Amino acid sequence: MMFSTKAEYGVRLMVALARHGGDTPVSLSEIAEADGMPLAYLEHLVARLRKAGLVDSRRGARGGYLLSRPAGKITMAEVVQALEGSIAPIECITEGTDGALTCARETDEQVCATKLLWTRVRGSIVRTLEDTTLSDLVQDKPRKAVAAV
Amino acid sequence: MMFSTKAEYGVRLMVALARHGGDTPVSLSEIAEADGMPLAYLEHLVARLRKAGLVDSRRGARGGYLLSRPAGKITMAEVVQALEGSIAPIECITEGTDGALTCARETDEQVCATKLLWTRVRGSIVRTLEDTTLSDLVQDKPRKAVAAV
DNA sequence: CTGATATCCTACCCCGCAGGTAGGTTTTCG
DNA sequence: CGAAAACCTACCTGCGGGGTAGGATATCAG
Repeated sequence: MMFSTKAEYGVRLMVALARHGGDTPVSLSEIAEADGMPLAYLEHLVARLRKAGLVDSRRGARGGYLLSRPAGKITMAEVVQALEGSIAPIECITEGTDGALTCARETDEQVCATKLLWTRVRGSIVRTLEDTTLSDLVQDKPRKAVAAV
Repeated sequence: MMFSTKAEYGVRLMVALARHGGDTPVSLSEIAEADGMPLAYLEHLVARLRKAGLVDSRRGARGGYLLSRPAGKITMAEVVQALEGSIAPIECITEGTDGALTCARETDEQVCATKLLWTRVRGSIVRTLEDTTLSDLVQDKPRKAVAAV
C-alpha cells in the first residue's frame, strides 16, 4: 500500500521547479542531474503535470519548465492527482462525475460494510494533500542538523 | 495508489466474523461463499490475522475462526497493518524500530523536501485507521435506502 | 542558416509481485 | 472411522510500474 515513485519523483520535480523560482525556465536535464532521477522518465511525469496545467513549458534551446502559478497556490492534491490519476485508497471505491463515492460491491439492498472505512481513509488523505501546498515543502530548513546537535 | 485487495478482502473477512459474533467459530468456507471471495485466498489472509493475534482458530470438524477480542477493541489500524505489512504511503519512507520515520533519500546534510508531505499523509491515514474500530463497520444500516428516498 | 539544445511524442521492454491455485498434512468432531 | 475443518508450502500468471529508445518539432545563439 503506497503511492508509486511517480508521485515521489513528480513531487520532487515540482519542488525543484519551485526552488528555482523566477520566470526563466529550467531544463529537465538540470533537475535530473541535480536530483539523481532518470531524465527520460521525468519527461513522462512532467507531461502529466503539463496536461494538468500545473507547469508551463518553453520549447527550444534555453527552454524548459516553470510553475504555472505561485507555489503557494498549488496544492499537493492537484500534483498527486495529476501524477497518479484519481486518488482512491482501494480499487472498489471510485469517484463518480458528481463527486460521490461508490463501491463496486454494493447493491441497492446491501450496503458495503467496509465502504465507511475506505471513505474515511480517502477523506483524510485528500484533506491532508489539499492542506499542503508546494510552498510548504520548499522552505529551506537545515534545521535537522541543528536539531540533531 | 491504493491498498491491495488483501486489505479489502481481509477487512470484509473481519466484518463477517464480527457479524457472526458469539463464541462458536465460523468456517472460512461459509464466509467465502456468503461474501463471494475465493476460499484458498482467504486462507492466506486469515493466517496473517491469526499471527497478528486478531483472530483465534479452532481446528477440526465444526472448527473455524472467531475474533480474539470484542469488535470494539479491534482497530482497523491493526487489521490493515496485519494484512498489508507496515503502513507507509511511499517506498522511501520507513518506520524505524523507535517509531521514527526516516527517508531513504536523506543525508545528514540535506533534508528531503518531500518527507514532510509523506509524513503528514501517513499520519492522517494512521490516525483514521486507529480511530475506526471493527464495531464501527458492523452496524447494520439499511439507512442508505432511507436516505436515498 | 545552421547547429545546438530543448520539449514532445510514440513505441517498446522487463520483471517483480499481487492475486490466486493446487495439493497435501494435521487436528477434531460426530 | 470418516468428514470437515485449519494449516502449510509450493507454484503459477498477467499486468502495470518503472523505465529505455529514438525520432520529430520548436527555438535560441552566433
